[in-house]
Amino acid sequence: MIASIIVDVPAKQTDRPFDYKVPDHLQGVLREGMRVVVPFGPRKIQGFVVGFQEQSSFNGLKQIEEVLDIVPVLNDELLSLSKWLSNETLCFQISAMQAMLPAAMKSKYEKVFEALGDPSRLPDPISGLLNREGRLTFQEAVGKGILGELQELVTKGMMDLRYLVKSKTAPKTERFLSLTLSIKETEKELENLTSQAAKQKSVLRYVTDRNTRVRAAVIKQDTGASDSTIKSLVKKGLLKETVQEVYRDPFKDREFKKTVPFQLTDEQKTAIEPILDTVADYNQKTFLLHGVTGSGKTEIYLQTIEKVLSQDRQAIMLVPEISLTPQMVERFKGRFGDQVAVMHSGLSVGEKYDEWRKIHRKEVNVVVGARSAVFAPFEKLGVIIIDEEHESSYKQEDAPRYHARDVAIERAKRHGCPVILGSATPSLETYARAQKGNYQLLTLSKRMNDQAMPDVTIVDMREELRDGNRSMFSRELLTQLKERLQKKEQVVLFLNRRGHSSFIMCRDCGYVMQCPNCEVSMTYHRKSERMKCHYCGEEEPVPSLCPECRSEHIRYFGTGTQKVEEELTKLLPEARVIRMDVDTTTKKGSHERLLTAFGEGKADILLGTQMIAKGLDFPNITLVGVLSADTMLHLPDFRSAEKTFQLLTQVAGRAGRHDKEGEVVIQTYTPEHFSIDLAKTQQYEPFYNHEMAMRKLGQYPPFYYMALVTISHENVLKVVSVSEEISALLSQKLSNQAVVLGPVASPIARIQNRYRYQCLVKYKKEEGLKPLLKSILNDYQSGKKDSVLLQIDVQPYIMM
DNA sequence: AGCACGCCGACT
DNA sequence: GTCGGCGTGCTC
Repeated sequence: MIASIIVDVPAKQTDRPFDYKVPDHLQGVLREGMRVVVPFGPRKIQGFVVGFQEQSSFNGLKQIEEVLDIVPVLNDELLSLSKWLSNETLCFQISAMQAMLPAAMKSKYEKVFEALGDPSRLPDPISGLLNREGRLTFQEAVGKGILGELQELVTKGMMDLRYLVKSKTAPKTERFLSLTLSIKETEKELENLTSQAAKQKSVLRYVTDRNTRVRAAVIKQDTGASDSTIKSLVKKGLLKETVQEVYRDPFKDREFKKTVPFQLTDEQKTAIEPILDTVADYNQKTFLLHGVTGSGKTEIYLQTIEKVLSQDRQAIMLVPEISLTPQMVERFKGRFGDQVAVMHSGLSVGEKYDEWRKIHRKEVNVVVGARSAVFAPFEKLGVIIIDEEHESSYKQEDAPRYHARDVAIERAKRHGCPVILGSATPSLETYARAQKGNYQLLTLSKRMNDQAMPDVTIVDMREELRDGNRSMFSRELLTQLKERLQKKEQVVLFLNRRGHSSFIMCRDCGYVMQCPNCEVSMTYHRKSERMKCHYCGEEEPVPSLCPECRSEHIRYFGTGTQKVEEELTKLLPEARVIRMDVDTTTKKGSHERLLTAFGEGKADILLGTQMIAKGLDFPNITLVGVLSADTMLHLPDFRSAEKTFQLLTQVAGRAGRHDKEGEVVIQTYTPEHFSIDLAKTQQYEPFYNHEMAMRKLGQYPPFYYMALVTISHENVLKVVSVSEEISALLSQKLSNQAVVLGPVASPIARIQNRYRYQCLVKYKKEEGLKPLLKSILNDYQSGKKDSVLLQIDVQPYIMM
């Protein structure tokens, strides 16, 4: 029996199955989708079984070394999906497979020297360096400078150089202790213990009182006993130690209030009906649930999932970044309890692994998670829901460069189930497809409980400046702020600081510090008082004098939220402010803690960046302020208007979600721009029509599809010449409907000393594009020393 | 991706 | 003459 294996080497030359003999003891056990360890050249690596044959055309087959799973980690559907994904996004199949599994399952490799036979007979300096298993890592040997000696021992046959495959995370286990004897007998033993063994007595007493298995950690905590105390009791045969696998449950100590389905409004009923029909009929259909903020989309999700569960099927619910919305988790856990697994970036590697295992072992039927949860290994999917469908975080920016929406629809086809895309401000691509009838449009136009949409005021900051107000708060916003403080209502202040970039600039000559390796300005890090490059990690001290003109007038720009906070305390000393940005939310759980504090009314003002735009739902928020709506608008990105409109609408939706009316103040330097002007009424349709006209003019999506080819190399001339060749090839081989732009220098022209150029293809229907791109990858990225590096992103989100 | 093999320049 | 630099090709 011969197995085809996809090996864990993401390279062009190894992107195909390799054949291995299946050893006798694995015959009948080994199945497709299991991970194995195989010898590959001189080393051992991980691989995935993708098929079986009786014969192989290859002579000199090696044997599979070891199997890593008892149950396949990729089922048939996911295996074929990985093939599809690698075709679709032009990535290696192994990369697609790795993307489907939690990071903990990716193997780590280690090279070690191992003693053969008795380690103590090795010469002196060596034997002392070996660990308990008689091993010493290669790296350590290099560090100690004893590589030569070890090599000699290997040739003498006293040691061996081995390649180890290590799984990063094992299931977590815990020690439990229980009585070995009956309670009566134990009581007797208790009396026999001498007074010296006071600790032992109290431990034994503790376990006897409970008469069940007790966690060792709990005993230690409650009785103050140490490990040695417990050890001796086990030694005496009075206690029995058992080890059991446990889950690292991030929500272990949390109680979730049970919620019940709401009575749907008529509008909601109309919307959910076709979805439920599709579920019942095992159809694949994609719905766009277009509902204004606060219109009750979530309840539709919940009731759809309920229907799916009643059919004994499973549900995937994707959210942009779940740690941002503990409230969302709460709603799902509250409705479906233990049936829910949660996967998001806030979890540790081990926690993610455990959540994945719950799905894999069929212990849960619902997963709520970020992008990668779209690969949850469910076998009978009944629905896939993508909330806030327009969010850019659904697109993965490194290989495999997939969009969760595309994967969701592909999986739904295989399972015969609906996909629901939900948004108040759908992406233009999605809305256009709904207009064309490719997706079925479902609209929720009313807020639940008939709350009014918040009242939006646009403030022209140029006028403020003209009138002598140089502060970052307009008079309007300040008045409103004071009013809320008086009424004891809450305020959300939103600062759309772009990313976390704060840079320094010389006020005399305009010098901005650049990274020496990359064509980007360096970022000022307040904590370490250093300048850092976010692309290559280069670090430098903050200059005290301008390196160009020796001026002392160096100014810090964009310190953002921190600066606002300072000014707030000056202007409104009585206000209690919670600041939420990358600096205050790095610690695990801090995000949730801050939000909870705000929800409990421990602060008057919540000040934050992007991260507070979503999901906040507190009844006492009656004012939302956007300090500067423009920052995003001027980015070199054809989606900038769309993103601005989405963000403003999103943020505005935070106000007045309950019985109190909400107001929104948006400060801007370009009030005339349509994306800001239309955010005032928060009407999607006019925005959509206007923006579509712009896209048509610029030949952008959704009128055209795009593919972005980025070419990089240390030598500029080489990059330019190869880029030109590729560009020429593209325009020559593609139909004359396709538009080939470039080559031009990438917006980030250099990263890690590699120059970057790009070609952009815009096309409508181009059957030959994928094969052509594949052949370009083949021809230009030879893997040889001096070859360029190619990155191809089909339907890119970020054009850099 | 590693790793070994193999072909050319600087040294004992 | 050999040591070791890195470019080339292979891994079932």
